[in-house]
This record gives sequence, structure tokens and C-alpha cells, in this order.
Amino acid sequence: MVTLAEVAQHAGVSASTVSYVLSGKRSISTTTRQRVEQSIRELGYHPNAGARALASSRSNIIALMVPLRTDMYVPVMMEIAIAVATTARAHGYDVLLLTGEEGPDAVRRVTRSGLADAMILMDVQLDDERLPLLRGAGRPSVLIGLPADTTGLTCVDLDFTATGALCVEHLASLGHRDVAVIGEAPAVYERHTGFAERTLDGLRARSRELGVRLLHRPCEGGYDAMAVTLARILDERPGTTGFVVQNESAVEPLLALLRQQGRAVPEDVSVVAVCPEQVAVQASVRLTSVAIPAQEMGRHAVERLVAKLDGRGTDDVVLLAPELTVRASSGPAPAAS
Amino acid sequence: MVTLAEVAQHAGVSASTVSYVLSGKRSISTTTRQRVEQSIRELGYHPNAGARALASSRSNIIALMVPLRTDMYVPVMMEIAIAVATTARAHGYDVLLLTGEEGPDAVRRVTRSGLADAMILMDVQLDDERLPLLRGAGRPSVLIGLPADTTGLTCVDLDFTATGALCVEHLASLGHRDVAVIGEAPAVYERHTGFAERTLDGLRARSRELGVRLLHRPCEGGYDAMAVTLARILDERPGTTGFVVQNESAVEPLLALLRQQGRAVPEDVSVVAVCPEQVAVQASVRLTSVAIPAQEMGRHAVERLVAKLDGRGTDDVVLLAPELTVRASSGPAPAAS
DNA sequence: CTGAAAGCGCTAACAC
DNA sequence: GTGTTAGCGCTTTCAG
Repeated sequence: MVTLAEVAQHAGVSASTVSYVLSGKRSISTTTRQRVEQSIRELGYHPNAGARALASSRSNIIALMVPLRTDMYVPVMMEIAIAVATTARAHGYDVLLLTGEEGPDAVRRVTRSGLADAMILMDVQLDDERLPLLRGAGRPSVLIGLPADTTGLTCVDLDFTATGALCVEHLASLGHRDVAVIGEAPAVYERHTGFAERTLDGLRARSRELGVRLLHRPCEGGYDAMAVTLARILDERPGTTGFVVQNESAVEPLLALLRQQGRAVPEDVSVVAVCPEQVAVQASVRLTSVAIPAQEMGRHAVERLVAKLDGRGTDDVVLLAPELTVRASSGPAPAAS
Repeated sequence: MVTLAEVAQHAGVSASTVSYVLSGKRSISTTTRQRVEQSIRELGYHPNAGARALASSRSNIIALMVPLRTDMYVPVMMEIAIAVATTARAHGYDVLLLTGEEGPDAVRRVTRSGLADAMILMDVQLDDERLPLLRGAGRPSVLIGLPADTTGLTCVDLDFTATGALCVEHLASLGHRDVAVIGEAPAVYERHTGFAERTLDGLRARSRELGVRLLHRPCEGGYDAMAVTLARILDERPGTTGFVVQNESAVEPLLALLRQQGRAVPEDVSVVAVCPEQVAVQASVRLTSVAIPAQEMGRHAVERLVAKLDGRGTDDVVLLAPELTVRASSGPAPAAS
């Protein structure tokens, strides 16, 4: 194993000089720097992570806690995770992958042991048991998601309330007056993950303002569940011409069922989805949708964290503005029959 | 921050005693152990990761390198990653998440810096540029996937050759004589990721033995691509009654198109998929399938790695035996017309 | 069964 | 602009 001391010797300088060349924390003459860099390259030197962490009390590691449970849409989580890892590397940090399994203990373990300098939490519950620990951890953290009480916390999330509003606005502007919301699985609401409720809030408030009748039904994914849900909706509100879907695994079943019933999209009914771009584009009907900006969320989270670690940055909530892209699944409401 | 020294003082013993209580590397009297454990709990002590790594030259971290690219089926990767993280924790290891972005450099960086004790690589190419580095790294590693040359490497993967064979066997036993294979996107074959080719090898060899006519067509995901591919297949081999699909994003489009053309599944045509259980179960027709055992692969990989780190364990290739589950998408071939 | 003490490789004062 | 050196908190001989 190549050590800093060996590099120093090879370059004919002292250990501290090598250290400072690496950190740039004091000015080094060009010639010295080049000799040192040359030695580093020749010897294939990489600073020892443990020693560095011990001496500087900074591990240059960011912990990312992902939910163990996979009833959230997995590709989104993965996309966020990859964006986090990539952005972190760009700032000189590595990423430690923690699953929700350990629960709050993981927070304690990681912060107390100095394994990570900071953490990012995904899938935050409204009343998350990890939050008190974070506030008292003495280490920066960023939540992806929005808990009920955000005091002392930094959060990044899509503005789901605005997202809901945007969806009805779009449908209303096309003349739809009866809109049904295909929600997440009941379990998601029971967990109080927040985002589902917030979308609903946005949908409801805007519907009221615009005079749209709104019907909300949670829905497990899959064909069978969707069939039941759709039947109930059309039974209760036969005049429904607009659908808002916030459950990726219900999207394709819904489209198939509508087709099967002879309801053309978008001629007879319009569908707006809240989902990742990829899902919207690959669906059997290209979907008008509000994208879930997974990459952006991951990137944002890391950047705020790095800012905090550098002593800049503040505690606050960043809600990314939703963007609705019109595709082939939405159109003017059919003339009332 | 609570240190080992503080624990020692609190318990009225020496630092080394505390250390040995923690590691169990020498016998401690029950009373001493209990006093120490009590102090640890009272003070909320967690050993400093950096110091421990420095002193023991073991970080207790396993690096997991996931592909940056996401044209592989993402949920499978995520499932593997989570299984890796969970299993690793059960053995006292944490997981460092590396993306393919850095490429071979990441291998060098992580091993040379002692950041991780070992690595797991996903999405291995047949001729992967990271392999030479791994062989000379002096640190254990496990590949999930199978490169061309496995000497000096440990690999875990599904036995895709056997998987291919199993699929034709099933269809042949039901009387199907003309089978079409909907393959992965052309890019996957061009990258030589191995698994796609191996499935094909298995399919071909077994088809020959069983007198099944096989037609293979790569296919991008999505409805449009699938429509084109299906048309070509049926044009070329109108008598096709069996389909093997190895591209999750082609599954649903295929089913929809067959339905649309009035070909009933499984009465007119049978479909066998190579895909995660979840996809098979949630499809519009419950699919007869060979599952991709993501969890098992992740768990296996970690366990082999831990064995190596403990000085047990050898270099070898573990191919998990495929299991075909019969569901609603396959049935007897229709009588020849 | 327990203690004392020498590092592990690096950072960051403190000197010059 | 560079060198010297005292730790960082832990593991692990070496003693007893």
C-alpha cells in the first residue's frame, strides 16, 4: 500500500507538503506541486480513507437511506439514487446505501460512528420517527419528501399540491367537468407519506375553484383492482370524462380497460398521469403527464447537503415546480350527451 | 463524541478491554463484560469508523457498482441492490454505492484507498475492462453476471442457458413446434452483456434437440417497436404458436397486440416470459415465466464475499438453477390447421 | 483475564 | 513556500 509518506519521500518533500498539494489548503510552488503530482501518479497513490477520516473527522461520505418497502414506484427511487451518487461524486463524496430496515438506529449508528458526514432520507413519512434524531444529530441532512413538521429540516420534493392543481386546470380548460382521481394504493395513504395527500389537496382545492366535480378512489396496481375501481367510478359518476392517475401500475390497466369498453382516449375520455416521463412516453397512449423529476430531486438534495457541509446553506423547503406536458391522452371534453 | 477511552474510564477498565469486549477476540470475565456493555449503552457509544478502519485496515464496507445506464430492467437492479444492502448489514457490513460512471477508475480508487474491503459488480460485460483490475486488486470481489473469462473471479448469475432450454422444453411439451423469441433491445446484444446471448444459446440448442423451429428477433421496448417486430415474425412464420419474451417492456405490448389481433392467450398462442415474478403476476394475463431471482443473487453475492473476507471461500461460478412457473399464459398448441 | 503502549496514515496547527 | 510534529480513536502486540 502506498502511503503519503512514501510519496513525500519519492518527491523529496515533507508529508505536509503532499497533504497540502492534495487539499489545496495552502499555496504550493508550481515546481513542487508538479513534482508531487508526478510522484503520486507514478506510485499510484490514493489517500487512505480511514486515516483521512480520522484525522479530519470527515469521511467524505453521504448516507442515502432508501425505503426497504417497494410499493413506491421503484424506478423513481433508483433514478434518485443514481442521481445522488453521481452528483455526490462530482462534489468529491461517496454514497453509503442504507435501507430502511434498521430504522432510526441506522441514523444513530451512522452519525455517531462518523461513517457519514451527512444523510439523505427518501420516503419520509409525515410523522417520521427518524426526524427527532436528525434534528439533534449535529450533522446536516436533507429529506426527499415532506414531513408534517419541517422546522429545523431541509426538504426537497415535487410540489404535489401544485401538481394536483395543474392536472385539474388542464382538464378543466379542455371542458371536463367530471373528473375521477385514480389514487395510490390504500396502504400509501395509511402510511401518510404525504405526497399522495398533497396531490389530492391540490386537486380538490382547484376543482372547487373551477367548478369541477371530483371523485377520488385509491387503487392497488394491476388489472383486477383497476377493473373494480373503474367500474365503481363509472357506476357512481357515469358522466366522468377526465381521469387523473397517480399510480404507475394502474396506468396501463386503465388504458386497456377504457379501450376494451370502447371509450376512446382522448376523444371520449382524457387521462392525465402523475408519473415519470418514461412511463408517460412508453404507455400504449402517449400520456399527458406531470413528470416526477427524480434526477433533479436527487441532484438538488446533494447540492443542498454539500452547501451545508461547506458552511453555506440553510434549512428550508424546496418545492420543485411541476410541469405538465401535453401528449396524446388528453383532449376536449365530448359534447354533453 | 463518545470515545472508547471514555467508555473505558466510565467502566473502570482499560481501553483494550473495551476493544476486546467489542470484538470478542479474547475472553472477558462476565462481570467486566457487563460493566463495559452497560457503560456503552449509557454513553451511547459507537466506535469511530475511521479510527477502526485505520487501525484494523478493514473498513467493513462492501462497494456495490451499479450500471449508470438504465436500459436493463431497473426494478431488478434495485431489488439486487436492496438484497445486497440487507444481507451485508446482517454480516456487519455497510454498502457503498458506486455508479458505473467512473468506470475502472472507481475500482482503483476504492481498493487503493481502503474505502471498501471488497466489491460487487453488476451488469458485467463479456469483456469487461474492470476485470483485469479486479484480478490484481488484492481484494475479494464478486460479479453478478458472467464475463467471457472467469478465471480468478467469483460470479453469481442465473443459469440463462438452462433458462432458455427450460422455456422451449415447456412449449415443446405442450406441442408447440414454431416458437418465436422476442429478445432484448439490439443495444443489449451489442454490448455483449452475455445473459441475452446465453438465453439464446439455450433456446437454440434445446430447440434443435426437440425439433422446434426457432425464430429470434431483438426488440426495443414499447408498443410501436413490438408491433413492428410481431408483424415481421408472423409474416415470416405464420404458424408461430409459442413466444418466449425476454424484455420486460415488451411483455405488455405483446399481450395487447395479440389480443387486438384476435389471438387468444393461451388458446391460440402461448407466451413464456423471462422476467421478475412481479411482472409475471401483474401482467394482464398471468404469465408462465422463469423468474429472475434478484434477491437470491444479491444475497448469494454478499455471502460469497463475506466468506472470502473471512478467509473461507473460493473463486468459482455459481449459476442459480432457473425455475419455470406455469401460469395462465401457456397451454397446449392448437391443432395444426 | 487485564493493562500499557506502539502505531495505523493523515491533517493541521505551529514553526521558520 | 515548506518542514516538524502532535494528535485523531482504535486495534493489537507485548507484559503481567
